[in-house]
Amino acid sequence: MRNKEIAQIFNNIADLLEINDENPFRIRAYRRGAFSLETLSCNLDTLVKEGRLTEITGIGQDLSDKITEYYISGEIKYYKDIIQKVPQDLIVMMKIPGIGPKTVKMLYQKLNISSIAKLEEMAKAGKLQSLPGLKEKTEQNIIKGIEFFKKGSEKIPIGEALPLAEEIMAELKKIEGVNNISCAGSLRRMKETVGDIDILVASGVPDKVMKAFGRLTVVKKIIAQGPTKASVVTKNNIQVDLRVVNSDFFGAALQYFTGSKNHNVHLRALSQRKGLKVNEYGVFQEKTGKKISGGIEQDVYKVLGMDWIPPEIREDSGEIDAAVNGKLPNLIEVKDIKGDLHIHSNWSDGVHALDEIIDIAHKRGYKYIAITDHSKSLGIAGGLDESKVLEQIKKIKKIERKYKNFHILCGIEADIQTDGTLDLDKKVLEKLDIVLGAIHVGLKQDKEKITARIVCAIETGLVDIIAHPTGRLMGSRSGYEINWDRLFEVAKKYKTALEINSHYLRLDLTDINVRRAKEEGVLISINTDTHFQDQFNMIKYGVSVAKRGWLGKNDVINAWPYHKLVKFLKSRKDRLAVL
DNA sequence: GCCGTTTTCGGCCCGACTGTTTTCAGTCG
Repeated sequence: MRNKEIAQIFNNIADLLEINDENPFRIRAYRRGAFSLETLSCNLDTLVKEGRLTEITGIGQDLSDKITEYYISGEIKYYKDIIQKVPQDLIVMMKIPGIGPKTVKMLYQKLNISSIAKLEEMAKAGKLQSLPGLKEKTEQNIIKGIEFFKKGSEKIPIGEALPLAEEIMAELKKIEGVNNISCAGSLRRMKETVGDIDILVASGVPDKVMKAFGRLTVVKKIIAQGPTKASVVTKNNIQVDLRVVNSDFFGAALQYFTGSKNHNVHLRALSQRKGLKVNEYGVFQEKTGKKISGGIEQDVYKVLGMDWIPPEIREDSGEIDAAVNGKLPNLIEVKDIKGDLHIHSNWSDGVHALDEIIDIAHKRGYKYIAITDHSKSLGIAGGLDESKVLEQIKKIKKIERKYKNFHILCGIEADIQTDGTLDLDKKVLEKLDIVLGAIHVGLKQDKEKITARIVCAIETGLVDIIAHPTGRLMGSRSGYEINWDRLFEVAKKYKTALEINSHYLRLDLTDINVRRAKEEGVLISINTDTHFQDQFNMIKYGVSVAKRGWLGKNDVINAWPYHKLVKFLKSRKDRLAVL
């Protein structure tokens, strides 16, 4: 977690330098460094020890020294020095929409405002208008900005944003003269949460689209509206940005608005070196101004001399180099998922009866599934004891006979108890085709205890998959901390897969840990943890996390054909017998 | 502060909208 702490400090330094009106490129260097640390896919400790920090993109000698200093002394002197000159609280003020470094500096220097509370008080008293270039309108906007900030600048989960975006796009599509439409931004990149919804439309009649957009029934308020760009807030307080462009540069605009910002900056720097200029209107030759691409996104990447990059990995974390060298991974898709290995029936806390949920899964076109109800210690969920498990196995085998070319694995989501043992008898667990291990109680144990618990469970050799490895629930609990190096090491050794739980509030593992897991040689399973039939649809969110973690279909055990999966599960058990 | 198939120095992505201006700075993405 140290890399997160240091990234935070670098970001703070960048904010403070911005307030001080320092060299913008120096500021960017700190932000780039912070970003690299946040998304680091290998162990920072090792790099520090081996003096290899400068191998990280965006970390040069200076930032490397500062990281090392933090490791040795627990602080960075340079940072300590600047926060003495500029109050750290000013950083928070910059989080208010509409307020940037210049305004913060002016507010502090002219009116000695250094907190949001003071700013609100002064704005409401109309005292900001004494400042140059600041009149009533801006003052009102600051008050609104503070309200917005207080309400929570919290991010919207992808599972709420995507359906809303799809609903809005369906409405806009009906307008005559709309030739093309797509979401963009972090939503198109399928980040686990998004700050707003970006929608891009290709049309020759932008004014018509703009008007229709403002009149949508979901719209509560229009924040800004120009001829080609508008922002609204929906009734459930989600900001939606719309941009209307001409069809002949829809591809370039889509590329541009999909981001990420860092991806675009890198892409443009690269194109500059080729004598090309990229903007949302197309790709142009620098010298002649001649347009050489723009209508189709694939072509934008092509004329820049690289493969098209899937939106999910456009984070400037190695994808541009890979695309230039033809080394992009062949990312997994929803259609590659051959079966769901985490499903509940009404034998525990699922809604549907066994035959019913099995039939629903079969109709989705899966080749196999696993029924994994809760185990006995989870009384609240009606967990199964040993005799119930044996009874369920018989029942499932009987149902399975009804199907051709469709297999049902008998499984369990066994509780990993606070001492690390599983809550069902070993002999019964061995009878099952697949065992998921999961933590549902004792979530507040410290990092070492939790890690030891999971390691202990894996070392029984009985656990095929660790379900929702960190237990987080977005918006309600952050999940327990884990020593990832240790978990990856043991998971690799015992060939235990880690789950990407596809529920949009879980998405556990996260994209960054997925990528690390792959690099450490750990297998992944993408499941929905379905308790109700609609939840099968959440598989797309889990697959998106996998894509963001650079996984291909070989990395995911439930993207394997049935015979390969069964062979794998059996080989795990055979290996156990030898151990 | 970082970085190099133009460079170890001199560059570093680019445009729309707002509010205040009367030509533009600040903010945002």
